[in-house]
Amino acid sequence: MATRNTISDVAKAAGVSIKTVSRVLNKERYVRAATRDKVEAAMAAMAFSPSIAARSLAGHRSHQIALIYDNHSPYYIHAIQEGVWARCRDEDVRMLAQPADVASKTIVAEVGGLIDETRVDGIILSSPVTDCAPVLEELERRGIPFVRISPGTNHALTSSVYMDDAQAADDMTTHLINLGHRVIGFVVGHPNHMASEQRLFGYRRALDRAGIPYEPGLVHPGEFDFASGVAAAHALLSYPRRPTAIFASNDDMAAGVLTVAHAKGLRLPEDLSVAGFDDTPLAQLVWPPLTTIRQPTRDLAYAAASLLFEKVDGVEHRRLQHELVVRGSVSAPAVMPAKAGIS
Amino acid sequence: MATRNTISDVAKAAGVSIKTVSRVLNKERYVRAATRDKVEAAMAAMAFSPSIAARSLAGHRSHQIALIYDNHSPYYIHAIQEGVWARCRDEDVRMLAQPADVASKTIVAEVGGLIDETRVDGIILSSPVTDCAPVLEELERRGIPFVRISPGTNHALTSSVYMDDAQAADDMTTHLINLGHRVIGFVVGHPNHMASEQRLFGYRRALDRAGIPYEPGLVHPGEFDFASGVAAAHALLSYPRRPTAIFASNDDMAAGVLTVAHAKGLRLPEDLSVAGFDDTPLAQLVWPPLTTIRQPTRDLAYAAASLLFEKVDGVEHRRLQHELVVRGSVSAPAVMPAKAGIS
DNA sequence: GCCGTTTATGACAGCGCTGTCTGAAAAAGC
DNA sequence: GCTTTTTCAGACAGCGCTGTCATAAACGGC
Repeated sequence: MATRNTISDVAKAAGVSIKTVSRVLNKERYVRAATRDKVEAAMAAMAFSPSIAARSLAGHRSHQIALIYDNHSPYYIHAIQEGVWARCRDEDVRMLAQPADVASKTIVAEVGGLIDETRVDGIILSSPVTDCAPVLEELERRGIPFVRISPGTNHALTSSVYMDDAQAADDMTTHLINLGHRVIGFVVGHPNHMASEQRLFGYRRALDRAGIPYEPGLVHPGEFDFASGVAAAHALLSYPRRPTAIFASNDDMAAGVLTVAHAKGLRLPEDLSVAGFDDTPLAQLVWPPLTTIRQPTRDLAYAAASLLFEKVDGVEHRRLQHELVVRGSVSAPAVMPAKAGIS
Repeated sequence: MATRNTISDVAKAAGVSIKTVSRVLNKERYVRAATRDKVEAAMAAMAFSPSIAARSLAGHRSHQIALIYDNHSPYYIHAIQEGVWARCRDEDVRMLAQPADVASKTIVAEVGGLIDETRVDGIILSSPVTDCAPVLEELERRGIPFVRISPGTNHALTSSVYMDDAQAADDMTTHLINLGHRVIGFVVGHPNHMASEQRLFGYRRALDRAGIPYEPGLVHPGEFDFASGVAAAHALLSYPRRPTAIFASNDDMAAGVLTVAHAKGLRLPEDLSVAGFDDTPLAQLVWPPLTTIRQPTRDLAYAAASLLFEKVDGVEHRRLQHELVVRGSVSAPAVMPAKAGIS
């Protein structure tokens, strides 16, 4: 096994000092173009990659950032990881993917340990860690830069990227109302996630505007997973005023609703329209394919990483656009209820 | 911002030399129990975490391993990450999740760069990177320990964990035959993955044993994704000898088959049985829920990490057990074809 | 042509640990 | 009791880089 190349090997090959190689590596000023070329050729010739360990030990930067998440949707995490990863790659920075458990009492210690061990230059928080107060306090106490993806609180304190969950839920609800639905069930998301509240708010706002009274019996709690979608569907479909449409706060729960509807022998979407939220790949893997809200997850993650790299100081919030995606799971109700429009 | 604690702060607090703290940190011999306790108390009191950078620069270990993957199934990657992560956590080692593209010409350079930059202690390869010859050669050339998850080739050269894909496919095919199916479609997996071949082999072996002639028209290529399942289903369902069952090499493609069947108005599973492979969460999110093969993905990943940590030297192969999971997407064919059993 | 400024390069310390070596104290052997 | 072995602890170099400082060359202005 050949011994690894170091910066001094490069320096020797290029006939310069190690400091000059270091300058080229870090794109510092004051290196003549000819010198830079020589050094770069030498580095390329020996396939040199500088040791992250040495760089972060010696300098103020570690060339690594961490992505912290606690989300049980593989699709969501995957999209987030990919977005952050793509941006890090542009920047020649490594991404440390760090699962966490917001319910755990050791989460602050774990995040602190991560920072101490790795000296990461910055951190990206994805929901619901975005709203884990102890973690936020710890990060602020340490003064480490961080950006939050789709936070629910404290918008003013730190940078974030987000979409308008309330408006998106409003859009979908309005879409259902416009098709003629008047009895619309709603499955709320996980109480940990602030987005859940926002989406419920949007649902209510749309009903209000249309003059449809809010009916608590049509709203059922959920936890963003398939099983809670199943449970909610059972409850909603046996409610006296049976809904003609059910709007679930995410696609997994919508898939649960679909399954219950199939099991009950309902025709879809004639007997029951089902709407989802997120537009994960799952939305197109179920039958009928879900009418849902496209959440630009990957782009949010990419933008979050961008904010982390670009930000010199100051706080910035970047909002990305959602989109209502019409597929087969929603249609006009088969029978327009006679009492439509009653307020 | 308080300046970070170092090993010398701990040493001062505990009244020992930094080397003794280092010994405690690395669980070396020759530290008296009383001394160890003192040091550990001091570390706990100041929430000390040693710098990975300094440790890997000074020592022979980096306390980090890398997981390299190129797999477009979020569920699979998620399970793999979780398994490796869980084992790393036990060992106090960080996991670097590293996406890669086996089709890219730069993959060797990227893997090499990763190793040079991070000095990882070992590497875990997940399919299909497990069978990317240039990467394997590079790793062997560098003499870095690595373990492969579900490799398709060279079982003898390096450690690996795997399941018996051929036997699993055989089991499922036999299950279908036992229910009375004689015309069984098969959707092959992505040609990059050696498992695809294995699964096809198992399908053929089961047919052979049952005396059912192999019919190339009943086998359709796929790429492990939903779209290719859709395409395959269209082809297979318009084949003159229309299959009463379709066995897809993974759940995503099975979901594609399901969608086509729904769209054609087929009753499921009476008119068409559909079997999947992997038992990803998706299997339970579709309708009808998929009869599939449970692949112990997370456990495979956990075992792979274990092999990496335990292995002093020598090669070990660990096989984990699959399981046929019966759900609603498979039943006996509605009408037993008259020509059943013809060979 | 002299001085001040900008540009370009190098020498060297030191980041926070681990490896090696050395020495002292405790345990064991006779 | 004294030597030999084992156990325990510290001094110190150095891992591969970056930061700081020093220095030299090139450039401009008059």
